[in-house]
Amino acid sequence: MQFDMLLEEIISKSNLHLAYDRVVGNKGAAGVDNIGFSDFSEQVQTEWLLIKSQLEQGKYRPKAVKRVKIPKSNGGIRLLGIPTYMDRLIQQAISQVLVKLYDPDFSENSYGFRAAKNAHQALEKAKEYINAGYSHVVDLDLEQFFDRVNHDYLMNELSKNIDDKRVLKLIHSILRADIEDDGKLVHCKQGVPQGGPLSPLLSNIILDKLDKELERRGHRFVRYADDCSIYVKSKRAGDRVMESISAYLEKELKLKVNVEKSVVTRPWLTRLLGFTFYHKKGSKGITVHRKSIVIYKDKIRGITCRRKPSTMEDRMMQIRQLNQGWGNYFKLSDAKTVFGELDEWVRSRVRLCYWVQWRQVKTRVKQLEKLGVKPYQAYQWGNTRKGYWRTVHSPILTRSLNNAFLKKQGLLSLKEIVAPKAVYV
DNA sequence: CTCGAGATCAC
RNA sequence: GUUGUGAUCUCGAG
Repeated sequence: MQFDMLLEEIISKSNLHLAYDRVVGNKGAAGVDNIGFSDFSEQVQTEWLLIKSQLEQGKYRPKAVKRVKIPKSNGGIRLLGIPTYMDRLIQQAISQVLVKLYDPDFSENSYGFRAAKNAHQALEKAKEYINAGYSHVVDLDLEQFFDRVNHDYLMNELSKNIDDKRVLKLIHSILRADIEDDGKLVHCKQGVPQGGPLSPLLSNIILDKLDKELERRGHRFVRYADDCSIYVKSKRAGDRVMESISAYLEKELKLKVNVEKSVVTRPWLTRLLGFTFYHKKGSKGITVHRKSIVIYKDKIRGITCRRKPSTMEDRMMQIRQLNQGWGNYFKLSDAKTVFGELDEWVRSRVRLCYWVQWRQVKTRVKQLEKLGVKPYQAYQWGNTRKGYWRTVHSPILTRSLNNAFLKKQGLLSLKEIVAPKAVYV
């Protein structure tokens, strides 16, 4: 499986067309040349022939990547390297061809960045291992994996399968592209740019070596990008594996293992792909990690924030949209009780939100006065402004806020999304 | 099946 | 302002 004409396949019309559609379709931010998706077609028309000939002669040099820092959910900072649209097009074109070459040979236990593979399959596999008695887990954490990839090692690996020297040279120049940070150019000596379309594939090409080594040693493991969990039967075996695999990674793959974050523990103490494992009264399963629930609650709090002026319909729409997104995610969980509690929590937030709609409360009060009912308690709550919704018990007001009302507003509950009724067509 | 708009997650 | 790959869902157009 060696291709002499790899470059020709990369810059073939059909391949480039696919790559172009993808890159423009993403509508991502512009690179250092400030050419965004609206200007890109023009740039392609004027410059492509020149760039194509440069590629064919192996003379093309990518532009610098734009350094962007984004906060991570755990408080850290993620460094992105954003190539220009043209470089993204080229990388995407390379990626599409190399995936066909490499992906079929990747390990069964590798689930990240791969077509037709997802986190749920990884979790199912992990559950299988745990149920088979592999009750300890070696959690390997690689230190800033993307930023520390060894160029020489990677190029050496690639040259084993790729014969076309121009392609190798092109990839090497992509790896070495300068980084523009605050207007200053920095040379890149190691790492793959996080944000380049080719980077995920390159990461899998490197870590496939780890997969093959683990398989050779007969380990049960699951890998999702740089997140690798090995399942063993005892703490002692785990310590031994941790020791030898760390040594292998540093010596062979030139990668550093984060000793503080790499541990050997029990499955229910780990966080794998946003989930964790539980075993209560003999029943075992997968459930969403506490952190994820906190994130979801924060999102709901944001929508039902009292300070933010927003109509009820608008909030309902936002919650509905959020719920159908999270519903999918929660579907992967085995735990049933979590949703009920979470759903009731959301509904109470919505009720609270409704109460704070001053106009609506006032008009309701007027309606009630017309009917001859004295909405004493509702009025009092409105004046004090700091009541929990439950402190108000005016029967007429609360009746309109029950579940039927929420349903009429179109707010599907989490439970309904996670376990929808069967629909017969 | 393929594209659009929106959303969620993993890394 | 925030890139990328992969997965998923809702709606819409063919």
